[in-house]
Amino acid sequence: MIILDYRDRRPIYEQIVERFQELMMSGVMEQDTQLPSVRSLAMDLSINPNTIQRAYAELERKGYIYSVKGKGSFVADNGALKDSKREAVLKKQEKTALEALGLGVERERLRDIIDKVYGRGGKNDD
Amino acid sequence: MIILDYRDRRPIYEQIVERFQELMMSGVMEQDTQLPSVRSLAMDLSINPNTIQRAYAELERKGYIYSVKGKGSFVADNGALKDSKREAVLKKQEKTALEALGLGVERERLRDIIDKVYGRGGKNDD
DNA sequence: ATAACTGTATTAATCTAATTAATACAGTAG
DNA sequence: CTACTGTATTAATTAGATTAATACAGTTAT
Repeated sequence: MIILDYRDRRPIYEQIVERFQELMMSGVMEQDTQLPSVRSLAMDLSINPNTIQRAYAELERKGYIYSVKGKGSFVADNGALKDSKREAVLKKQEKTALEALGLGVERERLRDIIDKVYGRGGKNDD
Repeated sequence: MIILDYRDRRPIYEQIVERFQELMMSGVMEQDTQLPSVRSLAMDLSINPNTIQRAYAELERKGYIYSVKGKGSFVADNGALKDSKREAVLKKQEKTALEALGLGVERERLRDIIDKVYGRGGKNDD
C-alpha cells in the first residue's frame, strides 16, 4: 500500500502523508476505513513508529483522517477536502501554463493535451 | 535578480539553481551572458560563497552554464535544454489534466486558466 | 610584476531537521 | 488482565545544508 523511496530527498513522513492523501482522494480508501495502526505500519515499512505517528498527526491536522485513542485512525469525511484538492489542481494548471508560456509553447499544444485526456467529446474527433 | 525564501524548506543553493534556470529558459539571460561572480553574488545575498559555488557547479553539471577559471561563469548554449524543458512541461500538463479529470473538474475550467495566462488574444475578451 | 579580480578545492565547524530509541500514559476490546 | 489502539516526551543519532577559513590557479589591467 505504501512504498518508500529513499532516493527521494523529501522526508519519509511526508511521503506517507502524500500517499494516503492519494489513496483517499482517488476513492481507493473510503470514509471510515481504518488505517493500519501506528505500530504495525512502522513494522511493515521497517521504520520507527514515531515517524508514522508524525505522518498521522499531519494527516489529522489537514483533516484527512480522525483518530480515536484505543481504537485507531480512520478516513475522515473528505468532501470538503476534495474541494480544496480541486483548487490545488487549478493552481497547478496555472503554474504549468505560466511555465509553458515562458518556454514559448503554443497555447494550442496545451489545449490539445487537455482534449486528449478529457476525450474529444466536446470537440472535433480525429 | 535572485530572491531567497527562507521559509522554503528546499536548500537555498537549489533555489538559486532554479532561479537561474528560469532566467535562462525564459530568455532573460541570453547565451554567453556573464553571471555574477561567486563572491559578489554571495555578498549580495548575504550568504557564504561556498553556497553559490555549489549552485554554479550544479548549473554547470546540468549544462546550463560554463565556467572559465579567471574569467567567470557564462550562460551556455541551451537550445537543447529548452527542448527538453518543453517536453517536460507537456508531460506536466498531461499529469495535471489527468488529476483534474479524476477530481471532476470541467474541461472548461482548465481552458479558462490557459487563456487567462496566455491572454485572450486568440479567444473572446471579457 | 603586482594588484585585483575571476573560478575551484579542501577541511572543519556549526546548525537544523529528520529519524530513531526508549519509555510512559490512556483508552478499547476480548 | 491482556493485548491491542493512539498519544506524548525526552534524548541520542544521523544526514544534509551552510558557514568559515584558507589556499591555489588563471585573467586582466596597470
